[in-house]
Amino acid sequence: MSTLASRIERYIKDMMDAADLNSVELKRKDLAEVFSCVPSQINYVLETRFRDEQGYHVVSRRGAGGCFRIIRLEVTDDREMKDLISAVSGSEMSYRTAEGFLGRLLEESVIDRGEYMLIMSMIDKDTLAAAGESEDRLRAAMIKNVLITLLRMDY
Amino acid sequence: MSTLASRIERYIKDMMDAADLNSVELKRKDLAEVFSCVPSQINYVLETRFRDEQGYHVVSRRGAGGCFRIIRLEVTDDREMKDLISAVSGSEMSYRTAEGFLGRLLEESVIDRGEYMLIMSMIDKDTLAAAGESEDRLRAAMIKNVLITLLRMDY
DNA sequence: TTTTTATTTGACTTTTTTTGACCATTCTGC
DNA sequence: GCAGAATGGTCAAAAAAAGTCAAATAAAAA
Repeated sequence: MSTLASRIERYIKDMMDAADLNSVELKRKDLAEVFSCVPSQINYVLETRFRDEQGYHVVSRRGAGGCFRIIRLEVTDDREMKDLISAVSGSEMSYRTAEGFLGRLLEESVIDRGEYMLIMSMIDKDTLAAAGESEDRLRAAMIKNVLITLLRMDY
Repeated sequence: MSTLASRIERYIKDMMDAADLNSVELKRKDLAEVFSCVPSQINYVLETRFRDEQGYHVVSRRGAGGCFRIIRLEVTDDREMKDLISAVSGSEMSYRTAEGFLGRLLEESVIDRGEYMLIMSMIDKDTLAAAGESEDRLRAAMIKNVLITLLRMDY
C-alpha cells in the first residue's frame, strides 16, 4: 500500500493529465476531505512533490474563498532552464552577476529588450540595498522567479 | 466558486464595459439587494477593488437620494504617468495593492501580459519577505523603478 | 537493533471575506 | 428651522479559508 502522500500526489497529477491542462485549482479543505486527512497533509504533499525544482509551481490565497493552484512547468525541451532554476535556488547573486546572466538571456532572445530593462530596474543595487544583508539572496530569489515565470509563459 | 466580493467587482466592471463608459452611478442599497448581502459588503468591495491606485476613484453622497459613482481613471500620457510615479515615491505598497495597481496597468495596456507576470513574480510576498520590515517599502521602490523604465521606454 | 529519514497529525497563526450594530448626512413636508 | 425618513460610512467581531511548526509514528537504512 502506497502512502497517503503518494496517493494524493497521483490524484493531482492524474487530474491534470485527464483535463490535459498544465494547471489545476483546488481547495485544500476539499482535498483533505476526499482523503479524510488533516488539511496540513496537503501542504506536506505540495512541499515534497510539487516544488519549483520538480517542475511545478504553486500559488495560493488564504481567507474566505481561498484556494491554491498548481502549475506544471513545461520543461521537456528546456532541460537547461530547469537546471538554471535549481542552480539559482537558495543561492545569492550580486548585481554584476545578475547583469551578465540577464544579458545572456537577452542575447539568446529568451527575453526581449523591454523585459530586460524592466527586470534590471527591479534588481537595481540601490533599490535592493534596502534589504540590507539579504540583498544578494533576494536578488537570486527574484531571478529564480523570473525564470519560473518565463517557463510558465511560453506555451 | 468565487467570492461574493469578486462577483460584485465583476458585475460593476462588466457594467462599465457594456456601457462603454468610464463611470457608473449606483445605489449601495440596491446593489446590496441584487446580491442579497449587507450594504457594508459594498463598501468592502469599493475599498479592496476600486481604490485610486487601482485606477478607480469613488465619490459618494449620503442622505436621501444618496448614491455613489465609480470613475475609471486612465493613463493616457506622460503627465499622468509622472503623477503615478510621484504617488508611489517614498511610499509603501502591500502585495495586494501592488496586484491591483499592476492589474490596472495591464487593463490599460500600459504593460502586456508577459510584463505583468514578470513584475508580479518579482514582487512576490514570499520573496520580498526576506527584506523583513522593509518589504512594503522595497516593493514600492521596485514599482517606482518599473514606472520610470516604462516612461523611458515610451510604453 | 539502532539510527535516520519520511509521513502523519493537530494546535496555533495569518489572511481575506462577511456580517451587523451604531454613526453621519441629506432631503422633504411641515 | 425641525422632525423624520432615507441614504451612505465605519469599525470591529465572526467566519472561512490557507500556512507553520513541531511532536508523534512509521518506514527504511545501517
